[in-house]
Amino acid sequence: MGTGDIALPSFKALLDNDQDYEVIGLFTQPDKPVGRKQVMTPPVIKVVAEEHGVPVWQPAKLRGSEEQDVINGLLADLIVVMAYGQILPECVIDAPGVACINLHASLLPKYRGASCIQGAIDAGDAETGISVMHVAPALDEGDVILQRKLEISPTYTAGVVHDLLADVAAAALVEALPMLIDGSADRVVQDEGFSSYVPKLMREHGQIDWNMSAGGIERRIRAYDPWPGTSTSFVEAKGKAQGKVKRLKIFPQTSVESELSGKPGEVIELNKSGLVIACGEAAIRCTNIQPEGSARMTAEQFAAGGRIAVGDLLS
RNA sequence: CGCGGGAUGGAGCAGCCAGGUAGCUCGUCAGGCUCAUAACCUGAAGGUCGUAGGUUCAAAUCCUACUCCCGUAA
Repeated sequence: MGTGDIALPSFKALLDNDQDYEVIGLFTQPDKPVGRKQVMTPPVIKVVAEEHGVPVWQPAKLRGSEEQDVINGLLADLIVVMAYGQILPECVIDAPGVACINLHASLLPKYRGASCIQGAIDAGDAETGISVMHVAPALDEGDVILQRKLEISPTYTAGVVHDLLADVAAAALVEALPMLIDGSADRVVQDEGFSSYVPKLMREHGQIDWNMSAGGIERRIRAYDPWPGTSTSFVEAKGKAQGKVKRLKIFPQTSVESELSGKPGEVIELNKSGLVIACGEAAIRCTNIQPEGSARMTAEQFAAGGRIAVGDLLS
């Protein structure tokens, strides 16, 4: 069961080991409208499944009796869940003969929940990883079978970590499965004392709070790339839209300027070497930005347009 | 037709509403200043104003259609 792209390598690993494991079905979320034209698009994992002749189900919910009959009717030995997008009802957890396991992109018990990768980067952790665990009715609280770590370099964005962890997950899964089947797998109860929970991110979480420290903002920009992204607002100084408030996205490749400071949100430098904005503590130099309605550009290009000036206050 | 923004020298933007000389900040090139410079000064090159029609004495500007780009709708 999976929907997100992070589950792809793991799914492919199962397909590639077809002498050991027979993939008898894929559960994934229904196709969704996507893009400017709202074209109905299937999850990539569904396309892969169909290419391999794996039956696919896309129920809007799992709790219905029909869906449960399907799941029970498969007589699966094992259910592997990753980035599926729905909470599993207890009857699904109990359906497989051997186990129902989940791959979670954090070192549990830290960062239970939806934005686990972002949580680790935002917090400035030096490492994160993949936890292979038994599924429990409470979200991400099941017993851990094994964990594999990944170092977070200070330049990594969530997108980079996501892709790396996807491969780590596949390796961890292949490692864990034989142990589960022969009964030698560990089963470690999570230490509640160290647990933390990260909520699902919403777009508005990407709004930068300039009262945060420059270091915290720098990490958040990396943590929220590529989604939901980070942005601030500026007042347009040029053209028809003069005086209007517009969004300004800020992309990674920022750096902390500990020597500089000012009123939080104040533009204290704008030239070819970047857009420097004062934070609650120190300042941050941004080099890659995108004004609302325009294409992504460098700070140098944005400076040339004269749409904001030193001294302007961003919010 | 989901909503909205946009297309103007190499880059980013003004100019359009109240049609009449192609503008600004950069970049590039040349020269100057300087011990020197990414700094400063002077000068130069470089534009079918997205495409196709229409209105007009005259269209970047007004009207119509089309193409392409971007944001947004987790």
